[in-house]
Amino acid sequence: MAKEITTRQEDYSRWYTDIVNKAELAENSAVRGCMVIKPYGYAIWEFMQEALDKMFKATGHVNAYFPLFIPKSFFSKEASHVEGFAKECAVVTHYRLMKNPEGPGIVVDPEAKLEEELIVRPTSETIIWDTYRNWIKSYRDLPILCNQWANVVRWEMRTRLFLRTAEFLWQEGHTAHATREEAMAEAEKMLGVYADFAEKYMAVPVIRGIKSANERFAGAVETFCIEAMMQDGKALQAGTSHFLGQNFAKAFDVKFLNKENKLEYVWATSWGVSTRLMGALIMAHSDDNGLVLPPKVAPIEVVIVPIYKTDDQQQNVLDYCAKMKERLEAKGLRVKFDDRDTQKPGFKFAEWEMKGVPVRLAAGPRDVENGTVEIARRDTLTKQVISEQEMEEHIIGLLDDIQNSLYNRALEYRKANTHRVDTWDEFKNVVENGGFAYAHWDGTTETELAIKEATKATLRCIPLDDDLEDGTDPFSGKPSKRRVIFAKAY
RNA sequence: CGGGAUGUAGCGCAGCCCGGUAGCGCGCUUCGUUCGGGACGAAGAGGCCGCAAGUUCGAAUCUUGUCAUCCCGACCA
Repeated sequence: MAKEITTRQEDYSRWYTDIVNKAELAENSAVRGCMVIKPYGYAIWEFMQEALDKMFKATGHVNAYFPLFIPKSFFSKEASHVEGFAKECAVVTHYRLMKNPEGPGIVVDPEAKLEEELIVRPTSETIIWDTYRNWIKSYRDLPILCNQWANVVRWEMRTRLFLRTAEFLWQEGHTAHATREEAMAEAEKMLGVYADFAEKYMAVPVIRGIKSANERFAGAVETFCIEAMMQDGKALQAGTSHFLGQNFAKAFDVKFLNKENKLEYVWATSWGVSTRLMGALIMAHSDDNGLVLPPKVAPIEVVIVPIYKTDDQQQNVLDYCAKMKERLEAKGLRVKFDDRDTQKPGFKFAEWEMKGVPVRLAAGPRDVENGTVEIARRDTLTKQVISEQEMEEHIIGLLDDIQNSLYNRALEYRKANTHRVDTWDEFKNVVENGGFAYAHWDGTTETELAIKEATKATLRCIPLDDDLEDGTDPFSGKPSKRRVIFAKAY
């Protein structure tokens, strides 16, 4: 069996690729930059979707669906928005193919040229705001709180499975409000939802923050984000929530009559998380043996592997395991009974470990005789033998414990690799070795860009729940009122 | 788009300099022995050597062209 995974130490990025491949999460497709999400990977995404969708609905949002194609002219309506996306758009120019008149194969029918090109959405603000114009006339029509689950296309030069692909799946919330305050509160609320989701479900601790003007979303007035630290000390932007001001309302002429009977532009937000979260999940917890999943997003929480030699043993052991499965399912657990007779136990152990199943049960003739079962946890790779009578209780406690300890482990790691730095040498050192540099910043884009040029580190965010503190920017020497986070990022 | 490289079995690669019936590892199939941490042995199946033209009695190998992909830069959720 040559199923070795490259170690993190050896080559972190090959380790990541190995995990994605060997845990059968996704693979590259025949289309450059686009991935095939395989059933096991998609199942994890479905769990994330389901949890997020519930949270959106609990905060008053509803789902809708807008077109994949956006007329080119829509894009030019919001100036900074076009600029931000123009360089990475897929464009539809024709609508028909024909037999090649000069040889074999098929060619684009030159007669079938579209009058106006269509852009495959890189994000949906424009088409949605064009639609909202018709929906909004009065303050009574507000707020509109819509979300859509969709795929989008951004023609990236260099792609990596889940982290950056030309096509990706995501959700995008687009809300319309009567006042600035309400829209701002919405943007902040959704950032909170994302942070809760990342921490409670994915067990990934995040820093809530604001993006600098330079890193802000194209068309936004303020961009809020959650930033996570991966095991190589690099930052991963896990979600963003934008306060769009009246930019899109003005661009698409969306006005409403307020209570004073005055025409006013609508206030907007948009917010999204994507399949990139899968990348965060993988990189935050996994080890050199494969994927490690937090129970709350694991498609399989418990896998049962039977062990036997003879036919007699096989029957007894399979019956024994089937009963355990039933009992666990009765408790609402997601259980896989791996009764394949085509693979051996050792192979199965390795395979489920690779796929990150949190808890594994193994039972053989010895256990049938003694009324016991071997229980192994994926996060610590430890195992023990327990009495099958106390199995349910034990496993439920264990799953909880795994969820918590994964979060704590990730949090400890982030703390250990976040450093307050006050001098330029310290700054370079931290950023170079992988980690968050918690440093003063003079607030200028000029300094931010110069630091990026010098170290490849970007300003990840200005942390939200942070006290102000006077200091000096280690790069420019100018005064600063607060610390921000610089790091290399994905 | 600048710099570098690679296209040979499902995957990973050797063969190419020095032309002569296409090879290895993994995976796959069958049989036997195994089965409490990725089993072992034996026998099999699987190829337009990226594509096209040229040189030659003969091309995976030499020449020219072409297409595609990957890596390093610039750009990015």
